[in-house]
Amino acid sequence: MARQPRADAQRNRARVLEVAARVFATEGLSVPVHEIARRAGVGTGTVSRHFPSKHDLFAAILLARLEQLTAEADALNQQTDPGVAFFTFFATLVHAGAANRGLAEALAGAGYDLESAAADAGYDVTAGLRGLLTRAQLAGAVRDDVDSADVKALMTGCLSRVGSGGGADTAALDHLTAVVCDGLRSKPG
Amino acid sequence: MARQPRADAQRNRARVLEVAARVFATEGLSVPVHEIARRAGVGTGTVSRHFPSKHDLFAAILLARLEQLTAEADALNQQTDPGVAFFTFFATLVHAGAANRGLAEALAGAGYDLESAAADAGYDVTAGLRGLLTRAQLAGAVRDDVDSADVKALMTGCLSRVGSGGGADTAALDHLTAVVCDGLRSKPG
Amino acid sequence: MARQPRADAQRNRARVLEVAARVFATEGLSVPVHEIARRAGVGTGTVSRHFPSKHDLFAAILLARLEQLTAEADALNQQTDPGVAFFTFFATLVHAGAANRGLAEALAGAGYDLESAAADAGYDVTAGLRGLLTRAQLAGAVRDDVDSADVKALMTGCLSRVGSGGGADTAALDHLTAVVCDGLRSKPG
Amino acid sequence: MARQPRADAQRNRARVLEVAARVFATEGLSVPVHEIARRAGVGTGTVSRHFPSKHDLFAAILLARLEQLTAEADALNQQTDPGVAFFTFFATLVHAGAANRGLAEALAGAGYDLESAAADAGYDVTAGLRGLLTRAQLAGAVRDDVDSADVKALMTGCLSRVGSGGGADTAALDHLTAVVCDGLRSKPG
DNA sequence: TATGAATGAGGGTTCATTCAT
DNA sequence: CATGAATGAACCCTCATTCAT
Repeated sequence: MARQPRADAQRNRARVLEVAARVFATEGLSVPVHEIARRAGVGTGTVSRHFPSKHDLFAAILLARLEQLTAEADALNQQTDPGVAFFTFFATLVHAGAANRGLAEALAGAGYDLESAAADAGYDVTAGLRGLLTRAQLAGAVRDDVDSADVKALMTGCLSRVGSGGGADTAALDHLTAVVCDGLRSKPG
Repeated sequence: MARQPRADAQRNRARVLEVAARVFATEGLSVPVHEIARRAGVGTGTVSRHFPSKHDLFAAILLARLEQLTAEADALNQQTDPGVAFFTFFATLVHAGAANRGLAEALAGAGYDLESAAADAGYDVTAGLRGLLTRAQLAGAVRDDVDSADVKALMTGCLSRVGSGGGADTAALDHLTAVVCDGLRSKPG
Repeated sequence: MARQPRADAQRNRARVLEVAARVFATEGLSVPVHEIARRAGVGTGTVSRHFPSKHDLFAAILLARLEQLTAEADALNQQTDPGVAFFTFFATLVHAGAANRGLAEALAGAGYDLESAAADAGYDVTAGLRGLLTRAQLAGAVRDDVDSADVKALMTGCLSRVGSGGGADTAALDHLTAVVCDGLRSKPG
Repeated sequence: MARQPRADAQRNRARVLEVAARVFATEGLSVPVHEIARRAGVGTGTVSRHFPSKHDLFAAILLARLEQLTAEADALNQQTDPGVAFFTFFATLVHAGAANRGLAEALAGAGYDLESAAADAGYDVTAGLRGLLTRAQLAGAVRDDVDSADVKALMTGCLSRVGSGGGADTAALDHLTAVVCDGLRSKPG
């Protein structure tokens, strides 16, 4: 049986992860590791123990998120209505991103390479997205002339709607998301 | 009256500005000032003299660009067809951002704060955009339920379509831009 | 009377000592304590409990070796031929050093101070060496104008002949040892 | 023409080099760069500017020394008496090493890799030593059964005679050197 | 007693900015 | 004015040691 006394360690790890996610989301990726440690109430070494490099810490945050999203994509693939599945996932992505600026930056391609890390870990959101998109297109729910890269770009656009400040303007975000989904729907002609 | 700067100084300033614009556009905002100076063939002190801080240098570059864009917005406001004017400006913004990674980052809200610098200098692209948008909406060319922030977000989304690599995939960018414009057009119902 | 340590503790201590000896011998003194613990299959705290500081661990290893060497010196002092006794011990020292990089470093004077630790523990190799040397000199088997410090220096020299790699080039080491012993032998004139 | 205002820079560079040589020689290679800077009365960045990494600083010190030694070996190769040439160079190496603990460590093979750096810079002391040795052996002044690696090992041995403290015991060093040279001389039988 | 997570000082290096030349 | 050497705070990371479990 696995040793149990990791209670503290687990809590610290979770705490660091949580603080780092919030700090990176709020203030960007350039916040020193030292500062993360300070706010989490641990020593710098503790952060390093759990996440050997800053990159690893960042990757851990994203992968945790991606794991959820991949699972969600899989679940939605079981959904009967392909259109509903796709648009639901799109909204999910937007909301996930909105809550985490670090994630958004990474998704936007700036800074760390998310895709490869995700691929390494087996969480391929892009594949999930592509699957949902294709299915929706085959069902005639989404225009045929967009690909998953387009969809990701539009998601990034929606994300950029929310400022770096607090998350109060969810309404604006949701509205823009709706507009974009509108635009993605199949055109009659 | 202000002293007329030496011809040398003028030339150096221009040269630094030009090199920095290219470098920031190509490689992002994290390039050391030292490197800018080196490529411009001047000392680091010369850069600092003209632009006391890195932020100032960056602001100067963007302001030059924003000045152009503001002027273009003004010119398009004279255009007879409000819809054409708006969509033309939208495409212009996208292309400008695509050609300049630093500008894109700034427009996306990452890194330095563009808006305030622009406001300080009197070049308010957002105002120009808002004007064109309103006119297009009044003319029934653009959906009523979007505002300038939405449009900027969509522009950012389009920009994120081009990777950090070379600008070879203009086709994909243009296509996505077209799709987005499509979505912005007034809906019948 | 001192408490009899637990059997567990004894075994762990021995195991750490053994692993550390091998690791220090193979890879030098800069190997992290953490690594010693890992290879010994114990926690870092266990190492620290038995050897409060890294220095103490190192001293303990060397003292074990020095105890052997001191005993050997004593044994050789009973030997009838003083010259044979001395040269045998010299070769023994060289081989001991060659087999143990940490010991070699310590004998060479780099890193931790071996002598004082040895003196504290009552194992004085230098004294043993000095005794053998003096006896050999009185018997006319070794030049009169060298002292034990010279002999130790020559030993260090021999040791430096073997590279940091594997111990395959024993031949070269033995040859150099022979040459040095040759030089130490009494001169006719 | 080359710019001249390097007066300060040159002085600082020389000063850092000099201080570093002394400090490394006195206290070994583990002294922090920060400490070198402090003692030289400059900022840490100044050291880094002149010597991008600690290794580079160290190499610069040694190379300066090796350049001298290589030149000396070349000069001695012109000397008529091969035996005198060889033994003179041997003594020179010993004295150079004795005056510089860092050099000694490097010559002994510990720490940074001197040989390759020297080879890169074209200062191959080992080659010089080998040349002098071979010539002396052909002339019958040195035993045939030693090679340059043996000689270097013996040199290291002599060096280890001087403790890490002050250099007052030159007499002992010189004496040991003489003894070693004695042993290297050709044997009649 | 054993564990290994936590600590935090200290390492080398980078770089925006200042200032003597 | 131009220069680029100097500055030193800040960064990320390592590791000997301590201490709660």
